[in-house]
Amino acid sequence: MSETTVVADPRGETRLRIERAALDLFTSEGFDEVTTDAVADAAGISRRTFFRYFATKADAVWGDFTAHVNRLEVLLAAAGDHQPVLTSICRAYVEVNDYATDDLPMLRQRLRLIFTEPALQAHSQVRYAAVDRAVADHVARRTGASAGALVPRLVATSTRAAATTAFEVWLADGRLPLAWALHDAFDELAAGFPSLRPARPAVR
Amino acid sequence: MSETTVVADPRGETRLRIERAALDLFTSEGFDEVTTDAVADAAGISRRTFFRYFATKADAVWGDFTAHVNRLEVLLAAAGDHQPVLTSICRAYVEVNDYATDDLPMLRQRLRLIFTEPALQAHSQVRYAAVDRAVADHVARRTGASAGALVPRLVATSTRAAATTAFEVWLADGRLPLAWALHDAFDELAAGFPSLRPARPAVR
DNA sequence: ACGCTAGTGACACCGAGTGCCACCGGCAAG
DNA sequence: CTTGCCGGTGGCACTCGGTGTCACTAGCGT
Repeated sequence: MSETTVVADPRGETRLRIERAALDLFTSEGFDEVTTDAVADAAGISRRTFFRYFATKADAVWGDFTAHVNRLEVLLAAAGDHQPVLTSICRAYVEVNDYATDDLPMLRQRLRLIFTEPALQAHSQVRYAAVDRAVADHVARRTGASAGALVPRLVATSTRAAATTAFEVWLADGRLPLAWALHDAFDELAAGFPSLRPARPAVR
Repeated sequence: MSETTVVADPRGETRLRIERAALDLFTSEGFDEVTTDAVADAAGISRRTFFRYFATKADAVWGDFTAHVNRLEVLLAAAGDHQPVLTSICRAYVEVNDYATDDLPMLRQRLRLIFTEPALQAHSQVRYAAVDRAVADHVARRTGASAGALVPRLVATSTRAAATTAFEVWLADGRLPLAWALHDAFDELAAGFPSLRPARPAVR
């Protein structure tokens, strides 16, 4: 958050070292089996210092997520009003998750942990809440409704559900690009799940 | 879960006593400010015994949630194939949450805590995952797809998003019945969010 | 040489959760 | 009545995540 981006960036460097150590240890041993002492040792720092970089053991898995949310907010705010709301959200999601191919392995590692380990899965809800708030604000701005009303909230949570589901499928499959998975999920959602009615004209 | 419903039910009785003590203390003092020692004291038991009834401090807030999920599964399995998939899910959600008016205050208390306290919010994701699995299985059964495919997962997570959003709105408002809020959310979701396009024919 | 500051490590502390053992109640068999 | 079993319980010690405090060091300007 501070302007600590001078030259050698000694702070960001050790932060990254901790992150990698944590990711590797959690992946090989399991999140619960690794103590913060072990992570600190592997990163060459003390346990106390670990908690100066990450407020929580779980936080080491979620790189700089607040920056992620901030970028999403900027993208949503910059989206023009000429496109449908859902489209603007989808595009923002796609763009904010447009990683360089070199970063994909680490992203996979993060997501695999988050989706697999119950403790991290639990932690994720708090992170998602920040995303939902951003999207709900965007929808409220576009529709004139209150951000606490049903539709903005619902759009926020269900688009986020679409995004995380796309991530899961992308992670499990490994073939299709992430952007495609996101578009598939959003298309399905925006059209009211057309693949649920194969040839049934909804009797009643 | 067990058949512990004999006559006096001494076990279920103390369990309920713990639950009430926890709910009241958490509501008045805040979840993080109340120690398990305090809850145990208020319930007239020892800390060790508290953890024999609830695996986690947070679990005391979620009554018997596995029974809730089981009922949902039964309702989904019993739903006929004549109605659209989303309708069957909506009806199951409405029916499984059809509480007696006497139970509503306690339900509100639970939900307010769950939605408000970050620690409980985090815990909720693990509970929701069980619900999602049940719904995804139902969708997979109805559509013939794999339960791990995109559409069943997406339907599960977004319908659950609709349900929780409905709960939040119901909790905040207090006027409209829970069933109405659920129907509103599901209608919006099933129709692809019609209230997002007031008079705009989606230019491209 | 002086002080200031940022980053760090050591230590003590709290609270959630767990394993272990000892205790006490009832209850059936002898 | 005594013996032994058994489910529920309490006490205790321990691990581990997380926090507050303090002392130490390295750099850096004066």
